[in-house]
Amino acid sequence: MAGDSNSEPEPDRERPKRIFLLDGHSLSFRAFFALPMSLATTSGQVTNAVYGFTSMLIKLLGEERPDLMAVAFDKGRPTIRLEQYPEYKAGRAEAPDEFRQQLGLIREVLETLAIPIVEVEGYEADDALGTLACRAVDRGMEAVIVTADRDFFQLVRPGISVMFNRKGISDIVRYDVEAVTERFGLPPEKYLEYVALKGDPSDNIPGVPGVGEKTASKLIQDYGTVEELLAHTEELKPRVREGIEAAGQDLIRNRELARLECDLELAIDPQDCVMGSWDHDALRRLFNSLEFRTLLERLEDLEAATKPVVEQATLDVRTGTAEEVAHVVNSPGPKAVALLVDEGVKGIAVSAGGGQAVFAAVDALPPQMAQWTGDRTAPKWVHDAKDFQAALFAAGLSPDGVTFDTLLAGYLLDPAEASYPLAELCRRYLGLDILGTAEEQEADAGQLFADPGPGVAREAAAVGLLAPVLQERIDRAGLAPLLADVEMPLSGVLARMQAAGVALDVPYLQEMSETLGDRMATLEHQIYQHAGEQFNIGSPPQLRTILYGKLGLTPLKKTSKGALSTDADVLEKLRDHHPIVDALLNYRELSKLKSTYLDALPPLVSPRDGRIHTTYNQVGASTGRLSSTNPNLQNIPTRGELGRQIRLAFVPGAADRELLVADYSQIELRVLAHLSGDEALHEAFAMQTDIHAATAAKVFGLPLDQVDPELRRRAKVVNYGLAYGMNAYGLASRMGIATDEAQEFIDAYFAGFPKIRDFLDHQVGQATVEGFTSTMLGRRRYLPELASSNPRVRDMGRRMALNAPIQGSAADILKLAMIKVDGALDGSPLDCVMVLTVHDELVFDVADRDRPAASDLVRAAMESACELTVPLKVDIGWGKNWAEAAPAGH
DNA sequence: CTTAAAGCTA
DNA sequence: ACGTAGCTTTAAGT
Repeated sequence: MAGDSNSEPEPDRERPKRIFLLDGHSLSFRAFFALPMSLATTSGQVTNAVYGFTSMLIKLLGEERPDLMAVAFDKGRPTIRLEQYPEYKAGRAEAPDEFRQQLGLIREVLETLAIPIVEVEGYEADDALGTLACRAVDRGMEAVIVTADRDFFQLVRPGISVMFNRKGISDIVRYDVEAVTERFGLPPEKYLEYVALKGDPSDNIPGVPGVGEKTASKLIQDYGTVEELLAHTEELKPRVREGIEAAGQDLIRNRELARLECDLELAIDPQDCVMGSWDHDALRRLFNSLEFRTLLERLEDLEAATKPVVEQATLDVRTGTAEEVAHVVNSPGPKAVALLVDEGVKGIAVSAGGGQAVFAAVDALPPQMAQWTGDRTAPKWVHDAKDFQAALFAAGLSPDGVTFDTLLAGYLLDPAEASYPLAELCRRYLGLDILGTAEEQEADAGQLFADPGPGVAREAAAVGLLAPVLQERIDRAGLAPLLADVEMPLSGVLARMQAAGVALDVPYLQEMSETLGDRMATLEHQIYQHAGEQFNIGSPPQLRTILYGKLGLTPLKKTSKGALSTDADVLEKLRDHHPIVDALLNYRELSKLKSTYLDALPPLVSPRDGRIHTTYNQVGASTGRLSSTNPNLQNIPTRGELGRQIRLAFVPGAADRELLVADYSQIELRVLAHLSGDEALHEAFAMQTDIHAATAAKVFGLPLDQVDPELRRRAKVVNYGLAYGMNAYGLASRMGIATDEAQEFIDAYFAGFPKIRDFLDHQVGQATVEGFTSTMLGRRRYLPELASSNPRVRDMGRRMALNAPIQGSAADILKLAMIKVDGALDGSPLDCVMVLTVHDELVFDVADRDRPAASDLVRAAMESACELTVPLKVDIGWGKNWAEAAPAGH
């Protein structure tokens, strides 16, 4: 075959095997300095180097899928080089104790992962790696050296590349021949000549004074070798010449010191560098003892990804009779189910797994199937449990036994996604395009009206395949209790709340709309008079021209896109400069309230029950909060007289009922106290006093009774702002003070509550290392922003990392409370219906006779929803409308 | 149909 | 370069 260059490549020719050779010492040393020493086990063992090294290793395993691998370590003193040059690596500070302690742990990790370790007495790891790399090429393999040491650039050639860890633990650049040539202006075989001139401070090899990167590269480009350069020093510029001649033969010694040995006697050959199989028990024990939860999870995800998650790549769906669907339903085991809903349940598809599903069109669910949907002991898997249950509620049924929701699982696994279409989840977690491409889906949707059955059946079949895979991921991430005990039960609670709706006084809103309309007409006329012309007040560009062009007012702020802002903040400051401004502010306020609430809400009232039914989105907020749409009932005005008037329209369902409003008092600050363990904040809460006043007293060093309302207001801004990463600049503009004055407040605040700063710093550190933040219930939020090279993006990530655990834990608590209240009401005879949820507040529609009992039940359930180290306090109010029922002080 | 600017909530 | 998390409205450009 040799020489027969015309022959076709053999069809079964294997691609060359790739061996990854890791420089254990340099990588772990780099990790040690890249990660904070606060990364330690609860027993105090510092683990930053182990963590960083292991994290790099796992990333490599996942992204590169090496065929072979070895990790080299130094052993003993580098005798050979010390004989040549006693000063070799002299002056290098002894590695810190905290680092050396971790080397043993790193070996333990490697041994447990069954990755070969290489070391040779008297030589450095570098030489062993060089030898392995050269032999690997001889054996027809490709070698990749992973290191934080520049010396390895000398080895780069066809078949050998270097993955160089520039800084941190994730900034890794790959150098092949081309990349080295590009970077140093020299091919890799000239790298040693270059280093000889430039020196290597880390090995205590001096360079030529006055010769830096650029000159060294240029000289080698011109002369090729150190010897040639020394032979022609007379051609050099005087300053360079002086340095080169003074260095003389030392340059040759320098070069040889940096040269890596490639023919050591090694106990292991590249082809023996196989990765063995893992002892999973040992692995779990080790990673648990190191408290590497996330790394263990990444490792297990990695292993899961290597084997196909499901066998079949296609779905097997068909349309059949209701009897056939009932037959599947009656077989043992959990069922994936999907409904066809079009003003009632018009079809049902069920899958018992295996990618198979059968669909039947129905007028209404037959009794047997209706019974099954409400059978708590019959496990049902769905995509979007709230929607599924809402459809059944609407059909007059009481769904139960919904045990898994692929939508909620997808959300918990990564709550920052914009949406969780089933097809996308299948692609991501099954690696299969089983629901077709976006185009095919669109084509499918076009046929939906003619024959929607196949689409619904495919949904059921896909859920059947996806659910077990997602459950495994959920288990590994420690999210199983959050899914099973919080989000799943909550979906039913929310479905019932949506169905219940809240009563609205429509005639009142319409009357108010007319009143506001009249006032707007007057203001509109005044504005045109002041402007001297008619224009569209609702158009920011037109308003800009009037204010900053025609009327010559001073622009005070720009929008994010650079246009001159006309927002309320700016107008407020311009109020005294022109009478048009006051009219504009008033007009804006009325216009906003009229269009968004007064006019938008009445058409959304259901003709069936006269109530308004929002849709809660359980997967819409990346912190774990709920959101509300169509309409959004979580941003109904509350401030000002007009806000109060709008809330008057939210009423109980009948004359003999009232609204109960129960809200958590300062829940986010209580969560912060709990999570941070700050004693001063605990004390402030234990005193049962006004927390913002107490903060003011603490920060300004005054007795509580000397805190005036202005100091309290400032403390409140600080309380909320700083916890979320507000800086002195932001605080200053918000409080209307100078930036350095704001900085003094910040310093005083953190001095008064020292553990809050520790806690917040720890959140950012944790999120940077692990990639996500966690709430009290283990809800995650991934923050890739923290790894961005863009400082602005990174800073955004930092503020998200500060906020997410606090906002998210408060959301956890409210969700627990909703489930608890719902459960308690379910087992009670009270006529009390949960109708609204607004982040820290629940609203109930209650029969008059049950008012005292409802107060007690709701308060008890909410205050005991979760055990914190500070009390959870609930304020309760009653009223004939939402405004009247608002508890004082909220 | 999407984006920007504005403004409403916790 | 601007506390976090949302949703909806209008105007204006695609």
